[in-house]
Amino acid sequence: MTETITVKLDDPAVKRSAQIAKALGHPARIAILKLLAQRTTCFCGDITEVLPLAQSTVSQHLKALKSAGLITGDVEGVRTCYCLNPDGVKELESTLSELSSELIKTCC
Amino acid sequence: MTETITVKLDDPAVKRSAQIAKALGHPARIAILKLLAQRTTCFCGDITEVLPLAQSTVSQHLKALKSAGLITGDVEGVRTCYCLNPDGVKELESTLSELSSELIKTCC
DNA sequence: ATTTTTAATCGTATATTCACGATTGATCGA
DNA sequence: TCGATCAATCGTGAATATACGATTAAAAAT
Repeated sequence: MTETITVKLDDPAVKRSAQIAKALGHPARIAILKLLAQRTTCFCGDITEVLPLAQSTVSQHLKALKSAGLITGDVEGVRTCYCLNPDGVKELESTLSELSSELIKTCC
Repeated sequence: MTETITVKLDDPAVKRSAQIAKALGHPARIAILKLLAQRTTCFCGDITEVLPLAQSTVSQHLKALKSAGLITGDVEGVRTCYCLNPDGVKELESTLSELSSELIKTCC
């Protein structure tokens, strides 16, 4: 029995890994995540202060991180409090460590 | 002594993490890496056969993975033998697991 | 009631990504 | 030598990403 291997690119796990990786695929977004890890919680303005980017640009990156499930954003009056999303971070951890161990196993 | 925190986006480690993540940020490229892990070694044509993508598109993705240091490509006559790059994969492993443990530590 | 503050969104410009077919250049086989 | 094979590259089009300033809407402070 010969198996015809065909990789389906719409495999949910593969798609999810790619989505998470894509969200990490910009220095500003990694910096934001690290910042949130340091401060636990941040307003958009705090982040803008620290990064060499315009407020609207930071807002865009926050949106990207949020839609990938890596952070949460709770509106507190006129501000929005951003925070690492534990579930998302755990998923990041498990997904990418699974991938890398799968790869590392057979490295030529 | 008040420390003025400013995150530099050109921090080499951050940039490298982002570069690696970006390379993983497409389902096709993750699929290619998994494939190389299964087969240890692959010609471009092998990959094209298995993915629902044109040869030129696969070649583009391979180029992206190669320039991120995740795979190698050795020309063997008319073919090119692609292979996981152990150093790159190790870097992937260490970089991203470091990041996720840094994030997971302080998750609110 | 008015002004200020905050962050999202809009509009825009430029750059990059992703996909394809066609072409090229190199190598291999006949 | 000639034709076939393979993969990189070119050219292209469409979609996304990245950045910015300006505007908006909501809430807070005056």
